[in-house]
Amino acid sequence: MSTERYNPRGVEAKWQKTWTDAGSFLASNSSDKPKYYVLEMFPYPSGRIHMGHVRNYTMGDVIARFRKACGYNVLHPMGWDAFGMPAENAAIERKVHPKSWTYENIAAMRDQLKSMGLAIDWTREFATCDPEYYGHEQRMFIEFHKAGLVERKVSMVNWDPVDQTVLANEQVIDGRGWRSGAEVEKRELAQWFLKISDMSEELLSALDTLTDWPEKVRLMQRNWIGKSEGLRFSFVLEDEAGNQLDDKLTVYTTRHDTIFGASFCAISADHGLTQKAAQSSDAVKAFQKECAALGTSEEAIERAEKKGIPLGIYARHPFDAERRLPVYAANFVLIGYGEGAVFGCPAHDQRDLDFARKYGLDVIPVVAPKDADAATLDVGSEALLEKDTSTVHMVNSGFLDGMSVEDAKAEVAKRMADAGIGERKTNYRLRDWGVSRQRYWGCPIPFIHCDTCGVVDVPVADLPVVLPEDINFDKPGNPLERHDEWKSVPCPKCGAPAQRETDTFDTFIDSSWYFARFCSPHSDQPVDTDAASYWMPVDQYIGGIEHAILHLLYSRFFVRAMRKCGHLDLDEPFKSLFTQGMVIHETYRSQSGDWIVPAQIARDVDKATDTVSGEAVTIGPAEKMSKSKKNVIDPDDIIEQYGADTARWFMLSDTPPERDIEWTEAGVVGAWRFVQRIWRLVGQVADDNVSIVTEVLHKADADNIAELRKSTHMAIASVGDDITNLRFNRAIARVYELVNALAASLSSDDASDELKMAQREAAVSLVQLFAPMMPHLAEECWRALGGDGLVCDAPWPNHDESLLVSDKVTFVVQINGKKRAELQFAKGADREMVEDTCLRHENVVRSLDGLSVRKVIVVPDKLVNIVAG
RNA sequence: GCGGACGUGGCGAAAUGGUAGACGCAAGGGACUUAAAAUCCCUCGGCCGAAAGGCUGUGCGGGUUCAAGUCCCGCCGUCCGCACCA
Repeated sequence: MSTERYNPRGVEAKWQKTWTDAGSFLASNSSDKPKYYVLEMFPYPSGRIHMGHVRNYTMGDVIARFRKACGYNVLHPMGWDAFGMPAENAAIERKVHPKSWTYENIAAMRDQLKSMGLAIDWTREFATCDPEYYGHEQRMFIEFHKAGLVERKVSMVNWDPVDQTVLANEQVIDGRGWRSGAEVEKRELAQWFLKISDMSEELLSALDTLTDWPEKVRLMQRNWIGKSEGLRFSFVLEDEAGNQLDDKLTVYTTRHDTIFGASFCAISADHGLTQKAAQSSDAVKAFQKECAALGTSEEAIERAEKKGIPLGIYARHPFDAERRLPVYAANFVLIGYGEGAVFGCPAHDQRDLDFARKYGLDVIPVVAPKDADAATLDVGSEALLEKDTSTVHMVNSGFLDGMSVEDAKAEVAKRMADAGIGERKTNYRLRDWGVSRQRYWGCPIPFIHCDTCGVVDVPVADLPVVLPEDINFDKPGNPLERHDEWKSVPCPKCGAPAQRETDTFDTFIDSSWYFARFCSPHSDQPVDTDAASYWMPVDQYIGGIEHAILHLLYSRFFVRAMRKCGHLDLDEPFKSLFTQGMVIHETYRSQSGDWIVPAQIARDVDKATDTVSGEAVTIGPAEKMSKSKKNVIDPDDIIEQYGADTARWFMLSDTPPERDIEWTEAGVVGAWRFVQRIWRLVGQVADDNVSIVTEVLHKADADNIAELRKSTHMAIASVGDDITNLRFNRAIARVYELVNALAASLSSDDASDELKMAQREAAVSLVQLFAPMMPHLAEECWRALGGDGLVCDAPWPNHDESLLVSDKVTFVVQINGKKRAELQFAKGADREMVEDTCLRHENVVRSLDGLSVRKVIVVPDKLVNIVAG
């Protein structure tokens, strides 16, 4: 074997082909081995992979290769989240068809991913825009509809009048469309909804079973579902003159204990009673308009002043005939939550207090510290919010006086229930999932609108409803709506001329079940139930935190819906979830303030220069790689220059996987040097021919061998453990240690054959340990060392526990907790002897001068602490 | 405002309550070389000391413990999520 530098070019492609030809990573749907399903969130085919992909897929790949070595039947698939707006934008801007744009991007990105050397079963690949895939999606949606999980209802949407489309809330910036800049209108549209809110409780409570998810993500989902337990009750209304009205006002509250502190009622500007009042009041009408303008804007405006307008009606206090509460339409009451109406208790709610101060309404404290005098309580500009309810009780509250908050709630709930005006009610913030999009590049919603039969689902035999390809984007809006030939179909029920639904699905639907499809990607059913019950759930799911709520929640809902329709027998899709950090990079700006790409920068220790202009540039902090700041490194360039192994190694080194990793040139070069170092060491070992003759070992060799074996087996023990727990940075540190140990061992001259054998064993283990991270280099080394077959097929090495323990242990000797000496003893040494020896150690004697020993703590085989004073 | 996470050398970071800084990067010194690259060796939290060794040190202030980066209480700071949810 030559001692040339390792050149990944050619070598990496060679091994990739070898793996493909050997079918090394094909997953079998039946096996005696235990199964392991590792999945990284599949990419959107934007055209090129970015460093975030490299990090994500490297992590998954390490797990896949490691689990395979550990004897698992591993499923590690790849696909494409291929529907979505960018394809349409490309069509509009560059006159390319969304379909060809998407599939060309997929082809390019597939090549890029393959150049990373990923252990993926490519035979399972699919794109969500494949009619075969989305046809199953259509079929399931029809089934969901029949199972009562789907609803068509009219709802308010953000409508962009220029682009002729619905916008998500995130796409509305300061009341304007993010793309067109046009003022967004509120519009009522009939849309399809998945009734995810029906599953609020289950989706919430099952979070407790997801113990292998980050607590942060579970918390975010909990907050998103937003359970609150309270009371819903109705007020009797009257007019100015005290005449009882027909209407009642129903409100929702979690603080019914404070009912005696109520001084007004506030209802949403969109509430039915506001609408009614608006019919006879221009002022109310104007107020409604004002609120509508605020509705979609930024948080700054949303935090605007509390405002309201009296409606001239009054709510009778349920427990005090003497009191009536003025009813206001108010800008801070949401129509979409609870009843869209509340009673205001200014003393104990900051919003209500702001409102009351503005309009001169009563502020009545009703919850007070037990030792306070109720008569002298005064509320300033801050509402009283007691966190510790054990120190307070009810005051100014009639029959509730003196009760605890909890007892008061119970009493109020009971009295209201008895009076038939209220009941306990649990509310959730989680809304139903609106899935209609007025878009072309998405899965057509499989329904037909017939004038006589209404909404009719497309017969299963006619699925998939395939997107027509002869469309154009000359005009704004959804091209499907203008495609009369495609739109016009006979009604499946009555045969009369009818129209297809032209909306397509939210792309979050596509990604809500792809993981199940991977189990049987060619099945004529959405999923093959046997295959799915074999592989699911995903054992390890890896992706960005940005999907903590929507994608993961929708997927959790979807598997439940699929279970209801008999496709899956599964509670949760993802057993263990890992959210990886971002890849960040410094930013560079020229003197004139323009962003400059890193490729164009010469970086010194403390300064950076633009290699094109020769100017010094300003170095900005490391931020997420983004096109706008141009701080992007192209994975292709890195792989071309250093090879995939170097890029992979860098991605895993140093920084824990959940944190943001800073990409630096120095770091990549360091990884590159390490690749070369391994290659040199392995070359050295491979070149050392071991003769058959056995020599007598000299002492130095014996120690060397013992040291090396210990290092090897310690590395084997910890690397596997670290990878299992996704502590890649620690696994890598352990590999470094082993390399250092091997290098130290190789530096001795005239090694005996035994030593050479030990070095060879160490090198072989080393190669196996880093093989999941740097698979190409590992194969090349494996072959150089004469290993059997492919290292990717080799079983993970076992460590020999007996080599890890030595018969001597080093004790730390402390005096009052401060280290004073180190002493070696035989393992399991007698306590008294240890204590005695320590007390006679010269450092200890010196430090104890003038002190008397009070106590000696001995931690066996570890530490002695002498307490003296 | 509510909720959560985090705070350790010049930097990325390690550390089942038991030797703080493993491992890597950067830096400095040296060897090899005509030279450079590559490689190898040494130093590397701060202060004192020739050394042995000592003092000090994990955001700040307290506490528990024989022993605290780690556990508890209170601050300060940074980051993230939600944000009029009644």
